[in-house]
Amino acid sequence: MDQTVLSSQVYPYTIQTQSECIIVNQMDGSSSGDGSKPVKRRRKRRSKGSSSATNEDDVRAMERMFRKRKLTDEQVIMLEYSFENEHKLESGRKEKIAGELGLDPRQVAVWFQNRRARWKNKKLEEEYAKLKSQHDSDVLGQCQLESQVIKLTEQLSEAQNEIRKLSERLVVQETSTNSSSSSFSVEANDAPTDFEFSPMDTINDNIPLYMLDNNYYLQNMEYWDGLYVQF
DNA sequence: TTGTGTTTTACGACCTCC
DNA sequence: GGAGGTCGTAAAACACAA
Repeated sequence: MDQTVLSSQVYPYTIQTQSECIIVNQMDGSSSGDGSKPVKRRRKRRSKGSSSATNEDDVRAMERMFRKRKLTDEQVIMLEYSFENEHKLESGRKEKIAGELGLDPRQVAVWFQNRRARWKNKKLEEEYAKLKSQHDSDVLGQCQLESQVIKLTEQLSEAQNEIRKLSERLVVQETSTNSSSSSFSVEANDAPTDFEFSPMDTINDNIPLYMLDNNYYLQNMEYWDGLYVQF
């Protein structure tokens, strides 16, 4: 499409100087189709730093803004096609694309800048989604492991209770059958400390009693947590 | 129709590289 | 120092719900 045609036919256009932006709805300032006065809006642009605008700068800015318009679908399609091939433009390539599309090289450069920014944002969003998915998966795995730990802890507790009951039953049996004939006595929660038995002594003549590291052991049993526990 | 949110075009400021 | 990049933002254009 011809640049002149575009510039003169696409409305509204804007004229922008260093310090302000004037938006004109009709190029010649005449009234719009509904009979209302041409709308002119002035908006102050934010000023950054200590830039001092010259008249030349203003003129160039006005010239650029004079051409401000939305690109046509065909132009956007061609620019997208170029962007697929290369995200950054060589100077010559920029001029070529601008010539082919009837655009200012500056417009092509700006379009590529903005397109790169959009592409970068999209990449970031994709990366975020990927990381979030991974994180959610990790959290789920952690929950499963924690519930497994709880289940195993309960099983361990039940097993310990079972062991305690069995050992208590055994101790009661031993004490009831041997209470009058032996000086050996065993009580739960009371570690034996002063036994006189020598190794290989027995309880009731059939349960061997061993001594190791100043601890007394029944066969396959160990004094543990105040009780004799069978292993 | 209008208010509101999103996208697009363009810019200024600043940074990096040659 | 200039060319060309990113970043943040303005403002028009657009989409859409109420």
